[in-house]
Amino acid sequence: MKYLKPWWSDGGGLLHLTVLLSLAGLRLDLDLDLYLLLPPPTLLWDELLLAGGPTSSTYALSPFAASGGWGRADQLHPKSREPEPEGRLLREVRALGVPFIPRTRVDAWLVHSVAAGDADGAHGLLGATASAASAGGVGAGVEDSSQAAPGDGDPRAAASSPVAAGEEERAPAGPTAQVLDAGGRANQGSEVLRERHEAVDHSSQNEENEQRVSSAQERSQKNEESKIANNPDWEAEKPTESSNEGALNGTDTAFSLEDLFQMFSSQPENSLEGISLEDTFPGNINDGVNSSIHYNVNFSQAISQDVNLHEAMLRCPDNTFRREPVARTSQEPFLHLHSQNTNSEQNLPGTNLTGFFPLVGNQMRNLTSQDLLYDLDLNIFDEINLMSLATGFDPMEVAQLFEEPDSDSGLSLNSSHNSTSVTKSNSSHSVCEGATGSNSDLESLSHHDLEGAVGGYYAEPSKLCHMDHRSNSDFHGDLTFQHVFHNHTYHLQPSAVESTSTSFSRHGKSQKSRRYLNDTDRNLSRDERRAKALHIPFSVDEIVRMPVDSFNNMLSRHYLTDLQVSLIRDIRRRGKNKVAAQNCRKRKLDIILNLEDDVCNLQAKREILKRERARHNKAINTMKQKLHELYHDIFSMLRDDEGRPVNPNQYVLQCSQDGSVLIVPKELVTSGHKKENHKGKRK
DNA sequence: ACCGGGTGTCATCAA
DNA sequence: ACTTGATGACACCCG
Repeated sequence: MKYLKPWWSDGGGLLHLTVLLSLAGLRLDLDLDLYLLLPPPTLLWDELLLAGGPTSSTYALSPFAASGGWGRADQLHPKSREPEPEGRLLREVRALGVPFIPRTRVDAWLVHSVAAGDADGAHGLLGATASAASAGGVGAGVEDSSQAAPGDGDPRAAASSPVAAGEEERAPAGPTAQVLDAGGRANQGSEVLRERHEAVDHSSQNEENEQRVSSAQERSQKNEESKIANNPDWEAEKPTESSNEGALNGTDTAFSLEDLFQMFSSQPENSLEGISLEDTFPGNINDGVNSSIHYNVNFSQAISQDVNLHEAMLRCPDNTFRREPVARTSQEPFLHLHSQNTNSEQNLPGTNLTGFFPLVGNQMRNLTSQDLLYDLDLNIFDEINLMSLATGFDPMEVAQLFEEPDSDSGLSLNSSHNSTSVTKSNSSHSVCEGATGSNSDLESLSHHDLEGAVGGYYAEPSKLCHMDHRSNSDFHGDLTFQHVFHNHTYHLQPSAVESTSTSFSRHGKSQKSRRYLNDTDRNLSRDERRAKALHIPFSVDEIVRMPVDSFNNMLSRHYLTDLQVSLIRDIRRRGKNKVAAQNCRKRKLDIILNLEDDVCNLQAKREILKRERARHNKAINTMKQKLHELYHDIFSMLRDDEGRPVNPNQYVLQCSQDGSVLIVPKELVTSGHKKENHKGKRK
């Protein structure tokens, strides 16, 4: 077993840098990368994973510390570390042709340390390592999380939010479990490592990426069949994915660590803050983006990975966020990161630096977890974490987006539950956006920062869409994919925008929050912004309109966190319900209108009938009058046997069935009527 | 400040 | 058992 020895022991330069970062919070992105200026690391960081990992209930690195290697930061002392021969890492990396492995993990540790504000670097590194494995998208180590006991004295345990409180016990165990998982996989032998290296050796053998990745995926998948959801179409689609990723992560984005060392070695350590992108990378970075030279990875990639890992390790293995109070209160580095990213974009017009974030992520994960051998797609975790850190947005803040009480899934804006959490978050965000006092502001913060810090990150959604949309052939057949390349701005179709975003903007609460949103986010609905915050690679419109088969297929086909799946389902449910409500109201309105029309029609008909009845009554009265006159005329002409006129008051005219007319005394008629009525009653 | 309409959302039920 | 649609109820916002 090789013991991981802290690289900061080699002069303590990075430790110093860490302190600087934590105190000043300056230039997080650049500084983090500049650790490479320091003497080279002493151990390939993959060995941490391959070494088997810790098994004790304490933090995973404790066994290492007991063995004289790694330990918790409070157990470490630079003087106790023997410096490794310089260049060992360099040689190993060169031999393996692996870019970025140590870098990302060190960055992750560093970011975490800075963000957490504590000296517990061991946590950070472990978290980063675990996150790297977790970020691989497999999350196979999650099931082991319960076996790892929570760390002792973890300041992050003092979570304030309900979610964090609920997860705080598992939070420290998550990274440990991940490391254990990664270490356990290392038992499968050096082939795994070789596969990993092969799978990510984009820099020298880009043309073989697809085949290697596919083969590695197949081999690894055989080993992980029990852990990985085996999609029948997965392997068949992988080559396509790999091909796609190859375009992203291929030679263009790879550069050797040695090159970086050489680059940074020319920079004095005391001028770290003065290093600019232009200073760091010779030549035009813009050109480097599209070139195949080794220096074509810009700093934003590194930034993204720092962000990525930092956020990734803040996640519990069960894909829930845990709160890291210290991190929440020490986010200035993130703000600087934010500003620097923005500056980077400003300095490099036309170059979407953030658009390349995933590239390094792929490389890193490929090296840090064999799970990634068959998941070269950037994992959504990374995007979430990237967004969170890059924006100075704590994952808990992201989680708080999903704690809004006016949503069944906690996804709503509610200004009532934010008094404490927002205050904490405002400590950093207020710098950028001024004081914010509501949770809705928090949401706006996230998106504002997201837009500001991540900036162009969403401007090139295709680079961020690591999910295999093309594999979702079912949905392709069902829908016209206007957002097939995952426009993370989630602009709905004009009709949809009109029905959702516009209507949503009516809500003043969202209006308040939208005060802090830029033009892009201002037009997004709440679910759209949530989806954006969680980097869900589907538009809300897609999620809602997607047929159920395609929808389920999508969920099973992609590695999505529980949070993402929950959000996607909520979005789908809310979206459908919204449409249903609109239809219902329209239907109700139509019914009301129809009823009003019916009322009008019936009223008109009633008037007609009234007039007709009046006319008929008038005719009846006329007939009665005429009959009465006729009656008296007839009686006036009638005479009895004695020639006297017949009294009409004593006699009546009665028509028999044969047509003859009889003069009948009224007494007989009345008595006959009484008898008939009597018989009728008897019956 | 109040009111009515519009909208989103949730809970619930039924198909 | 799950999905979906329908709908009442509620909250919120806007004019």
